[in-house]
Amino acid sequence: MDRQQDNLRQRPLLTVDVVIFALREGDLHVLLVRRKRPPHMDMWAIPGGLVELDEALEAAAVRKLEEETGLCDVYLEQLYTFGDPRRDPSDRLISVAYFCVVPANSVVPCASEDAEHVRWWSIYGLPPLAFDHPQILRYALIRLRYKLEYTAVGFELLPKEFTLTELQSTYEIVLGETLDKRNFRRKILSAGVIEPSGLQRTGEGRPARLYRYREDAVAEVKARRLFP
Amino acid sequence: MDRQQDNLRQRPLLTVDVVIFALREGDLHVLLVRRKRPPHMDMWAIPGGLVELDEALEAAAVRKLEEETGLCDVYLEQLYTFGDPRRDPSDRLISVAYFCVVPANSVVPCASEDAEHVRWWSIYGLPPLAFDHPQILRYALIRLRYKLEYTAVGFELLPKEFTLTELQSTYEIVLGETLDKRNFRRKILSAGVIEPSGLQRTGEGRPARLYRYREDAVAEVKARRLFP
DNA sequence: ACAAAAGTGTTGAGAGTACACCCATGC
DNA sequence: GCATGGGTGTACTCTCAACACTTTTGT
Repeated sequence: MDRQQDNLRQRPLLTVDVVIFALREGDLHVLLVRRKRPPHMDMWAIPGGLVELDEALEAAAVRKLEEETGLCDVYLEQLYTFGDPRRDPSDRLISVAYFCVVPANSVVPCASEDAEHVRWWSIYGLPPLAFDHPQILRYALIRLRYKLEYTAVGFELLPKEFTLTELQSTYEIVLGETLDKRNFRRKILSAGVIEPSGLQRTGEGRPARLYRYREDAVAEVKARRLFP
Repeated sequence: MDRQQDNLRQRPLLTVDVVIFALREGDLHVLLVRRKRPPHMDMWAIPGGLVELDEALEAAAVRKLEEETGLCDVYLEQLYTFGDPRRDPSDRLISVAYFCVVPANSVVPCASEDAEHVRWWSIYGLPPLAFDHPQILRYALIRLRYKLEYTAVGFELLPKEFTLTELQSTYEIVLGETLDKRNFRRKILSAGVIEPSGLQRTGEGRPARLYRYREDAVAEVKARRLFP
C-alpha cells in the first residue's frame, strides 16, 4: 500500500462542530443553527462546517465560533471525534467536535447569519437535532460538568466581574444541584482563584462585592477539584 | 457552498494511530513500528494506518491493534485528534489517536510484521519518532497517569490474577513515584474492586495471595479517584 | 536459622459537611 | 421599618498520610 494507492482511495469529508454553552435566564443554553441544505435540511444542528485543507482543526473551530457568535479569544477545547460511517448517509463525514463556554450577554448570536437561523436553546428543551448531534451534545454536557468540578471553567460563563452569588448560581445551574452558601464561599475563596475588584454591585438588597478571576491562578486550579 | 462544491475540495487522508502501553522489565513500554515507506522512512512510529471508507474509527483502531499485537478485546480509548496541516509535509493527514494498555506477556509483538520492525520501547529511552508522534506519546502518557488515579485502568496492565505487591508496583511504575504499602492495600481493598481468587503465588519468601479484578465493579470505580 | 517477601493498625492533621443568624441597602 | 439579597463561624466526621514490626515460606 503506497502513496499512489492511498490517493486512489476515497477520502472523507472533514468538519468541525462547535458546541457553544452559555448561561441565559437561569438555564444552561447551547447555540444551534438551522440547516439550510440537505441532508437534514431545516433541522437544528450544532454549528460547524468543513475544515479548509490548509487550516488547523482548532483554527477551523475558532473560525466557526467567530462566524456564529462574533466572539474570539474564548476557552475552546477538543471534545471528541465522531466518525461513524453511517452518520451521514450520503458521504463519509468525520466531525471533530469542540466545545466552549461563553458569557451569554457578550454574544451577538446572529452576527453572520439570518437571525431566523441561529438561536439559543435550553439544554432542557432541545428540538430534534440533525445527524448524531444529540450524542455530541450529551457528551459535551458530561464533559462540561466534569470540568467544572476540577477546573476554573465556571468563570468563562460569567462576565469579567461577578458576585459570589452569581458564581454559585452558575455552578448550581451547570451541575444541576444546590450548594451550601457558606461552604461554597469558603472553598472558592481559599482556593485563591478569585480576587475582589474593589467595586460593588448595587440593586435590590445589600450591595454585593464584585470579584474577578485571577489570571495567574489557572495552573494551580487545574491541579485539584474545586467542588465535591 | 453545496455538495458539488464540497466534492471539488481536496479531502484529507484519515488515519488512526494506536498507542499501546505495557509493563515490561519494571518499566512502562510502548509498542513502536519502523516505517517502511516515506515520509519518515526507517523512523520509528506509533502503529497506525488508513481508515477504510466504510469502517468506524474505533474499528480501525481495533484492527490495527490486532494486526500489531494479535490482541483483541482490550480496553481502548480515543485520545485526541491531531490534524495540523504541516504534520505531514506531502499531504493533509488527520490522525485520530487511540490508546490502550495491555498485559505484556499476552502479546506477540511481531504477529503480522517482520520481527525487525515491531518492538517494545521503554518510555524513558525512546528513539527519534516520525511526524508529531512525540507529542502524541506525551499526551497519551499524561492521560494514562491521569486515568490511573481515578479509574481501574491499572488492572489492564496485569494478567487476570495478580498479587497486591504486583499491583502496587504497577501503579508505582506508571506514576513514577513510590507508594506506602499499608495505605495502598487499605485503599485498594476498601474500594471493593478486587477480590481474592483463593489461590496463592509461591516463590521466594512468603507466598502471596492472588487477587482478580471484579467485573461488576467498573462503574463504581469510575466515580471516584482511587489514588492520591 | 536466616533470607526474602507478605501481611498487618494506630494516630494526628486537614478537608468536607451540616447548619442559622445578622448586615447593608432601597423603597 | 421592612423586604431583599449579602455576608459570616463552629462542631463533627471522615479521609489521608506517616510510620515499623511480625508472619510465612524456601533453602
